[in-house]
Amino acid sequence: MGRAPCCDKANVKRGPWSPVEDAILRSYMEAQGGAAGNWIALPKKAGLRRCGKSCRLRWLNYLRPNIRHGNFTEEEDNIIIQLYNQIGSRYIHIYTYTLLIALSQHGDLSYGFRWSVIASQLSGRTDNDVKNYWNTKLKKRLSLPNSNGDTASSSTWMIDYNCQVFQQLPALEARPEMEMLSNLPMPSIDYGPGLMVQAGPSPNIRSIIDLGSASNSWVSNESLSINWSIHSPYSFGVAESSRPTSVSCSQGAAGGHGWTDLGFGSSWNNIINDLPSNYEEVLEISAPNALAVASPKGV
DNA sequence: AAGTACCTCAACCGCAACCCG
DNA sequence: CCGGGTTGCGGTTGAGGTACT
Repeated sequence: MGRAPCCDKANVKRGPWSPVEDAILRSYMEAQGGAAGNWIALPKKAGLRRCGKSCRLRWLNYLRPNIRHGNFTEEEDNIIIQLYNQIGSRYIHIYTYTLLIALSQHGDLSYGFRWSVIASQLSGRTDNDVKNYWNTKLKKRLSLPNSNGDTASSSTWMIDYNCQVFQQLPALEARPEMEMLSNLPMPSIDYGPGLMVQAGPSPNIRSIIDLGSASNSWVSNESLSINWSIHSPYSFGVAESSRPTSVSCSQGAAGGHGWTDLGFGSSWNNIINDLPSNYEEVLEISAPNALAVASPKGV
């Protein structure tokens, strides 16, 4: 026996709401003091040929008092961006490999992104509005990596354990989306030598991916070793016992910046080249007091 | 002016959590 | 505790609008 339908789909109206329907629903809800009670039973009581879920959505996202639509302010933009970075998305899509990182530090990975949490911080905004605004406007402005890949891009991204994107190569400063990145909140950031940005001490960097070639993929300005673990159902064509699980480096001067390539290199690339397109996995990297820089291929 | 591509966002879908008898 | 009904919410769709050719 399957799930019981929430309504008789054959006998309910669908699609855009008419002004008359809006008026009926608004009138009913106001008479009830704004509390619907049972949404499933509401359409019959109110005299609407609509699914209860549709009524709920229409009320919460459109008819409810004090709802604001469109014209997000710069302050709201900043709040959304900041909360997005703090809360994190279930998956972060990065560049050409469609490599998806699940952020384990945010709790139950079975949840999706919490737009409602962000919307609750913005007066009169609905989660649907915030979600749409992010997906259609802010995401493009920030030009965050996506699953479609960005092979033309040659930026360098640093991502800390909160998955905030901090910096990029100065050669690309002219790009508008890169300017936006510099507006992201950057607490506890010390600017390092040369052209890179150094993160403050991070107890545990949970990130990222070797996106680059063997020579410039990961860099650090200090001696450190990085260990990681992969818990994966996929074999990547590499036996688990043969997969690299750590790299180390000493302080160096690669690229003239005092940064040393950690040299994830070819063994790591062999793994990610075999990743399935829907790869969803937790990759944990711990690197005390470390900085991680990921570059897309070709930089 | 017409055709096409792209964008926006209201609405729908499906799933999981929650509620309650 | 169990199970069915209800609610809440993120992901997705597609109609309508706009921009571009």
